[in-house]
Order: sequence, then C-alpha cells, then structure tokens
Amino acid sequence: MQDTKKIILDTAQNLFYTIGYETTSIQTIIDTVGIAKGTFYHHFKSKEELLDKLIERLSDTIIGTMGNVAEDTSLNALEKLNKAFTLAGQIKVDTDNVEVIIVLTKNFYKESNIRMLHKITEKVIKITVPILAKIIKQGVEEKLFDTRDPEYMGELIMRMGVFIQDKFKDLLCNIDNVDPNEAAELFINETGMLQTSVERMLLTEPGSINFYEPDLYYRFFRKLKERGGLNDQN
Amino acid sequence: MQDTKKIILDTAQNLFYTIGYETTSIQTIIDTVGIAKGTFYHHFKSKEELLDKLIERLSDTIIGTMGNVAEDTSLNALEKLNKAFTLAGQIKVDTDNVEVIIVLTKNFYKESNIRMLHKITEKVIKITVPILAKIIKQGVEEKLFDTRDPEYMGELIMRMGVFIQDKFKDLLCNIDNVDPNEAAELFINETGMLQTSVERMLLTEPGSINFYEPDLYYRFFRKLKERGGLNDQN
DNA sequence: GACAATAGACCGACCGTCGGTCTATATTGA
DNA sequence: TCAATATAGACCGACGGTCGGTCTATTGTC
Repeated sequence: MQDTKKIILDTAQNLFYTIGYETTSIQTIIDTVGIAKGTFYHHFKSKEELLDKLIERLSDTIIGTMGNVAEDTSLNALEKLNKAFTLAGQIKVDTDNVEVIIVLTKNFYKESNIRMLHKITEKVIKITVPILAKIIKQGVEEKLFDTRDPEYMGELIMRMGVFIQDKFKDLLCNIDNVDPNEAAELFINETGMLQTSVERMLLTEPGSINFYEPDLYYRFFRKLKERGGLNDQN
Repeated sequence: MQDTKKIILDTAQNLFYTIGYETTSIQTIIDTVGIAKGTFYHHFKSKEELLDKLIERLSDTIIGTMGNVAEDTSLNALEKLNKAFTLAGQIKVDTDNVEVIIVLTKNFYKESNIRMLHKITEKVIKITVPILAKIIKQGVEEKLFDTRDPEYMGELIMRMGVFIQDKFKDLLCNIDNVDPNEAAELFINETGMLQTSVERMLLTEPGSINFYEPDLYYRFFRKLKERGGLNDQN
C-alpha cells in the first residue's frame, strides 16, 4: 500500500466516522489530506470505491480475530459462539472508552450514514456468517445445539446482534432523559431477551448463551451519566 | 389533499419504485408531472419531505389492514399472528402478479434505494410492532405463547420478516442460474427455519406458526421460470 | 524517456431559492 | 347588485452553490 493511498484511507475513515459519508465531500477529504483532486482520483476511481476499500480493510481485522476463536481447539462450540459473537461487534463497549463510543454513536449512526452503515453491516454479516455457521455446526455435532441449518442460524444470530446494537444506539441517544440505572436495566433486559431467544432457537441450556455482561453495562451507563451524557460533544 | 400534490406523490412513487429514489431527480419528477420547480417546492420543502410523505401514506394502509386483524375477536392470538405477519409484507406474493414482483424486485431493492428502503423498513416496523405486541400479549394470556417481553418479540419477528424478504429478493435476482424447483425449495427451507425459530422463541407448538404457504412459492417460482426469469425486463 | 504521481482548472448534474406572475375568491363601496 | 379592488396561494423558471468526477499539464522517479 502506497503512502498517499493509506493516508487518504485513514483520513477518509476519520471523516466518515465523525462527519458522515454523504456529508463528507471529496473536497473536504483532499483538503484535509492536503492533496489535489487529481491525486485522489489517481488512487481511487470514485468515492464509492474509497468506501469499499475502507470496508475491505475493516473486514480483514474482523475475519482475523473471529477466525482465531473458531479454530481454537481448546474451546467447545458454546464457548466459541459466546466469544465469537462478542468479537463481531465493531465497537467494544468498555468503561475506558466512553468517549469513543459517544463520538461513534452520535455520528456513525446518523442519518447521512445510512448507506455506509448498510454496506458495512452487509459485509460484516457476509464474512462472519460462515465462521459462526462452522461453530454452530460443531455445536450440533457436540449435541450442544439443535438446528438443521447452521448457516441460517448464524445469519439470524448476527442480524439479531445488529438489531441490538441499534437499540444500544437508541438508548445512548436518549440517555439525557433517562436515569442511567434505568437505561442499563432496559438494555440488559434486551440483551437477556436476545440471549434467551438464541438459546431457545438453538435448543440449548437456559443461561448458556452469554453475549453480554450485565455488570459492564451498569458500570458503563453510570460512567456515561457522570460525564454528563452526550451533550458536551457536538 | 390538493390535486397537484396528490399527482406529485403518485408520480414520485412510481418513479422511486421503478427508477429509484436517489436516481430520480426533482427535474425528472416535475418534467413527468408537467409542472415547474417552484410548484414542487411550493408543495414540498425538500425531496426528503416528499419521501417522508410518501412513506406516511404507505403506513396508513398497513396500519389499517393489520389493525383490523388485531381487533378481530373471532381469532385467537395464534391465528392473528399468522394473519397479521402476512399482511405486514408490502408485496403480496402471488402467481397472478409475477410481473409486478419482478419490477419491484429489480428496482425497489437496488443499490440506489438503500436510504428509501431503510426509511420504509424502520417506519413499517415502528407501526407494526405495537400491533404485533398486542397480539403476542394476548397469546401469553391465552397460554399459547411464552415470553416476558411481547414488544421485543414483536420487533424481533418483524425484523426476521424483513430479513427473509431480503433473502427472497436475492433468490429472485439469481433465478436465472437456478432451477425453479430448487429455488422454491431453498426459500421454503428458509421460511421453515424462520417459522421454527419463531415457534421456539415463543415456546409455542411446532407447526403452529404459518407465515408462508409452501405451495404458493413452488407455483410462483415455476411460473417465474416459465416466463424466462427476470431478463426480459430491464 | 517512459511511466507513475500530483496538480488544479473545469464540467455537468443536482437540489433548493427567489423574485415574480396568474387566477380565483373575498371584500368593498356606490 | 355589481364593478373595482385586495388578498391568498398555486405556479413559474432563471439562478446560485455544491458536489462528484474528468481532463490536461506538470513534476518526479527509475
């Protein structure tokens, strides 16, 4: 990868994440990088291709981390599924990176990013489903799960993950009107519903699916409230 | 509703469905209707508002039809759910309207319509979930279903419906490379998986969820193949 | 000297604005 | 009662500004 090309990619990623894909013009990108129009179009044939390359780069890291889990022979299918699912989410929720989550939430998910989000989501699903399917298939063989179509179940589970990520975003956006404990409880209820749903769909033991740690979210929402919600950043 | 406004809405709907939202310019709309720029902006403050009004109109019909099912006292919750879910899909699959489905598939779902599709999907979910939730709640009271959060289950089911609609589109787009019976079988397998998943999630009797009629899809795909797939229309 | 990299003037399409016209209804005054 | 006037709002289309993308010229490199 040439230097300029990488810089363009990095800059564009920053801008797309903070300002939005549609709302970031080529002009803004080249001004930020400090290059001319012609240079940009020498490296990328269109804005769309730039986005695609960006998503490609993102995919590689996800495939890497999830692939490792799937091939870890020390884990059974249930452990793998729990671990792999957590890794599939692009944003790692943590009490240490409240700032980052806020910025991403307020910008990444905004209206002008629908196309980008859609592309990313579809790509992530496309690359993660085969990995999840493999894990689920292993689980069926280990008699931990019951389903006749691991591929389909993998995709269903991933889409449920996308769904709850969206719910998480909604909660964050309304955090100022809600008590942090209440918000945490709401979200934990939703994660619980999701986990129970997956357990039922796979006919596995109640309580065996653990995609989300309740404590983490209690702490996260409390910390978020402490620093004054999302308002100070705009 | 004034005459001109309604004509603009109708025309735009046609254009958006056949050419696509992003790819239809205001100029095209006003040329088709036969009015001037100013007239358009007299009735709508932006292209986006036009889309919103269009979606609003669509929502009203869905609320109407689904609401009737929910309030039909002659049905139990299971019958209501089966009926309501089918009505939620905007496109009624039928062997009589193969043509319409083809046009909608090839255009409605295309790349340049992602924003429009997203808006429609979110709106449809927003208005249908309360209705489904009510039905599911009734089902819990009737001991037909088991869940502690009907609202969440309603949304999950609706999103699974959106998901399978997308799968149906994918199948249609690749119809030329696949045997119609094989395509039908693929899709029926997926509907089966979805139905089983819903049954398990709601802890209801296997076989009680019937959102899709297998025969209909066998006939549909056979008829589609007879008329030569999607190719003749472009 | 061939070829990749960079530059920036330029293009056409697009959304939305703005000053203004035109018609139909309401109001007025004799 | 009815002509003259006033008001509302539907309608018009030239225009501004932005944006993605192209094209030709120039620079740098092996």
